[in-house]
Amino acid sequence: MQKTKEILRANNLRPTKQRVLIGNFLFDGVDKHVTAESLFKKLSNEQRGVSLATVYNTLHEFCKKELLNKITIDTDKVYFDTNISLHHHFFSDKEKILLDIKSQDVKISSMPNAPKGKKIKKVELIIHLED
Amino acid sequence: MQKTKEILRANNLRPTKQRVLIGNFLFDGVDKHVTAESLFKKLSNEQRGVSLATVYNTLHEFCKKELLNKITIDTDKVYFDTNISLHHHFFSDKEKILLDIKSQDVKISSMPNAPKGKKIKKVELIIHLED
DNA sequence: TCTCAGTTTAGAATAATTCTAAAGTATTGA
DNA sequence: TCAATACTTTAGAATTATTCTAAACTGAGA
Repeated sequence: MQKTKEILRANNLRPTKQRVLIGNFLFDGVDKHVTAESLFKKLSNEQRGVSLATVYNTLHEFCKKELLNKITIDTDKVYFDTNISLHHHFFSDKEKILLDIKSQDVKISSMPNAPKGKKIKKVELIIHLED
Repeated sequence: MQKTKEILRANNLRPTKQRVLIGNFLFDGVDKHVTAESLFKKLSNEQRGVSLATVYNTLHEFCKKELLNKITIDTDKVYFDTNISLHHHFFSDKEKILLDIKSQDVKISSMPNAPKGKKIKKVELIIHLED
């Protein structure tokens, strides 16, 4: 898995052991939603773990480089989505589970203008679920 | 302002001093976005304050009775919206300011079905702003 | 007025996240 | 190859919104 190192280099991030380990998991081609805690636990199973602080640092760096999508949907935890293409989410408030919505399943046909002096950075549609 | 007491009674909430004080501010007819902290500070200026714990309790009770709309948009703080009609929001991530979007300014013309066994509870559209 | 379930409260507890500062490591230029 | 240096990692402390706890208080009905 050389790919992670290339991604890191391309983004001016030194390919440290920890970043490569995290990147290999996150960028394996399978879309995932992780939290700092879930990722930390996942990696603790590996022989050489990564500290929680580094998990936080790395997730934030990856976000800054737009390798991850930060989803603030729940006040308890921040979720990070490896699917960085335009799409929306279901969220089960009870189970606290995020599900992707395929972009073609949502069509927003009318949108307001941004308030004066501001630009639209991101449009986030969240469909909250219950049983 | 007898109205608050009526609202409280209609919702099986005892009209205590604290709830009336909070209700008088929140339900004065002007749409507002508050946080527990902002409401707490606001009320501290009144002669007889309300404890922070009561602010939290009351906001949650009002939410449960659907007198307020809870908005989880920011991991730092929960916002409560006195506008409980269907509408969406702008959010300035930097300034952490919420702005209402008039419901007629957004049209969602296509929506996915809820996953099996789930129902759609709430659809939340958040437009993140930057300068 | 008396009683009691419902309410308020101060302060402790919780938990995700950020901070700090010291030790470790990748990279560069010689 | 090696030293110098800037970037990283880390443990543990700090921070902070929120929840919890248990004791005191109060509104409403009898």
